[in-house]
Amino acid sequence: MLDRKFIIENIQAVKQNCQNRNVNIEIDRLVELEQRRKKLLQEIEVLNRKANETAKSIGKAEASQRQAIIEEGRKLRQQKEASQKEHDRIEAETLEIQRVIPNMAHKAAPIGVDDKANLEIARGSTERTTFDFPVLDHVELGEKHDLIDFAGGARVAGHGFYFLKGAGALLDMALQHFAIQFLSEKGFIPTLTPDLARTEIMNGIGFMPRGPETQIYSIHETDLNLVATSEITLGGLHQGDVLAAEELPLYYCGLSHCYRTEAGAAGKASRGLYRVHQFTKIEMFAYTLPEQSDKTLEYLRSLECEIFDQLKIPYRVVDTATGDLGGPAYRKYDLEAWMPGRGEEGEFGEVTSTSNCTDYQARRLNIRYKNKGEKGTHFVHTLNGTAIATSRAMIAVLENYQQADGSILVPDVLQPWIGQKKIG
RNA sequence: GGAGAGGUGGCUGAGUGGCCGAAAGCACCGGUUUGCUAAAUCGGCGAAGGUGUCAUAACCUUCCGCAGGUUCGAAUCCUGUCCUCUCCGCCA
Repeated sequence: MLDRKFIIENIQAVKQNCQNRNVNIEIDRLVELEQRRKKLLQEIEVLNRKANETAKSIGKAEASQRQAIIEEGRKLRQQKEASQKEHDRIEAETLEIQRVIPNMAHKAAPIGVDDKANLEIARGSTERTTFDFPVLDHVELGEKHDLIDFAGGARVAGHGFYFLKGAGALLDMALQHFAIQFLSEKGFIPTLTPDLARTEIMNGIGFMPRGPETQIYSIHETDLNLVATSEITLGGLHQGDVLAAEELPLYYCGLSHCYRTEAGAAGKASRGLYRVHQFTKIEMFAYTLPEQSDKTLEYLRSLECEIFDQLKIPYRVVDTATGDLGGPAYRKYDLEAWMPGRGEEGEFGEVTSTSNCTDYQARRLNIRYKNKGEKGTHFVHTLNGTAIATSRAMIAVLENYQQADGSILVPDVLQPWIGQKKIG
């Protein structure tokens, strides 16, 4: 959520930003409403003050006078209520508009209406593998070595679910271990988070569980929803808190299962593990001071690169275009790993995503910080980034590490967790 | 899941309709005094948002888990909700 004052003072910039992000929002309406609201608020405060004074005087007044003063107080309250009601109505409408305005985008973010405008800015240190044999995709590899059982998953929970078996299960957990150890050595706090969260928290992070076209599974007759990422729980962790400036930046590394309905994704249906309803993800989440967040985004990206460099998986880094940014993001980088079995002759596929959400989420969740000895508080900045989403990372590992004899080598850094050098 | 108790300022804790933004103690800050790893004594001391000022000052609003309601007036009464504790049940 953008600051209202900021919107009013930067109408043109906000409008331009909406256009760049390919969303249509009635900024003018918001401005007009806010002006009316402010005027009403002043009226209300005057009436309220008078009513308070009147109420206070009753206790001290003589019995004979009381009835008249009570009458006076009642009248003032009624007047106030009328104005208040109008104010609240305007406030609600304003907030509705304000909440859907996306975050401002970073000046350097490529401008464009969709992902076609995304800009490749770097490559990983691992060269793209060349194969002198017909490559299999991860579905075929999984079947060959009995690693992934999609039919079983469908039988139990429907399309989009799967069982990981044998070395497939071990590989998934090895990826988790690897990412958690990597990050905890960097000072991130390893965290196991709830897999469910209240609607209020989901909204604060920028997911709309009960809205149309939601990606979120909700639990019937409760206020709980299955999380789509531990970004939700790690961001919700400090809802309403006032953090001390000196404890920032605060780095968490969260492990959760992630559940996504993928509603409306039918057209983009992908084979195998690429787009599934449940996967496991190690997520980085940072709370920072405003002046730290630009640098922190680069830091999170560098960690993602390091992880995939250590896994020796070829990838490219993409600077996300304005139209492809999620609402809360100010700037976003994706890592796209080379997936040799994807498409006709291999394609890059998104494996991580890191965003600087500046104070957009913090404002919704009311997460602030305080400088020691200073009065007042400020909103923190929040950032998130994928360390490893196991399903997609697994695609990259299986497909890049396949050998001519049909076996699959295990990346060096994962071997300690799996206890074998190759699969099959 | 059932029954009960409770959520008050940095902490402990009093407060059942107006004199309560809230006693008292601890902690903290400042003064005095005696002196030496502290005691006595006096004074000060909640937060957020806003108006205002060069800056102070001053002022306003809101806040006793959270959200509503009753009332001229709510920490106090009512409803809902979240959380904590105790007992019972169930259980990895």
